[in-house]
Amino acid sequence: MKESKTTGEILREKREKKGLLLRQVAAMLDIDTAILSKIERSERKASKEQIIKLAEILELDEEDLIVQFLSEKILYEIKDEELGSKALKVAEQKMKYNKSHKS
Amino acid sequence: MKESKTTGEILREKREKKGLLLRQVAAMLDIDTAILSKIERSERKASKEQIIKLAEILELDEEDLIVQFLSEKILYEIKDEELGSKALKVAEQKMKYNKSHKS
DNA sequence: TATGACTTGACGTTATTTGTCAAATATAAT
DNA sequence: ATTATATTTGACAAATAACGTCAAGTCATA
Repeated sequence: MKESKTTGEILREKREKKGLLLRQVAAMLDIDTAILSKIERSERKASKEQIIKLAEILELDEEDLIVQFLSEKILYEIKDEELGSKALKVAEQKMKYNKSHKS
Repeated sequence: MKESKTTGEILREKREKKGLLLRQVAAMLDIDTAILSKIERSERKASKEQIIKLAEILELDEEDLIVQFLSEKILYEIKDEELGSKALKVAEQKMKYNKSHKS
């Protein structure tokens, strides 16, 4: 399987590759540098709006970044749960079921 | 696929089958009747502790009920997301990856 | 040491969650 | 119909978590 990067790592790598400073990107997002720093180190979660802006600013594929972001959000919900893996599978089944039943 | 009941429906059906009143079960959970009513109608989410207590009170399999509860929590996170299905799959992959790498 | 980039933690504000309460609405028996 | 009991509804309050600012701290480098 391909390596597994956090959203924060993806953001930091791409920002550095583009030679942008935390300060600059944070300004574009209209938040304090401290928050962006924390987002990149996975100490805080970005909001969906921030993710979308970041994809644009850093020229990352928006869909990929959102999927990445959402999957992290999902895993966060079950991070301390023994039954997390089972719950994920059941969630997928329900998702399929609902799709096919247009509920 | 087998039918898909909500946690609330499961709780209500079993409570009624046992002939218990909202008032009685709510008292055992130490919450107001109104909340339990809302939980059973999926208007509010139960807490994990409440789910565990409910499994005991209603003699439901605890593991099944927790899985049910967690999967609902997961789906709640992505309910308005177009990319929810993709995110779920990615979350599962990451889960597997992390397991095999004992992170 | 001086400067610029980033990090850390204390703090306040806002949003969300979780609960209470009382009134409204069933449901059923007298 | 009236009474009694069960459930539902929505307005509100309290507790908790999320989100942000700020200032002081660290780290690297000139």
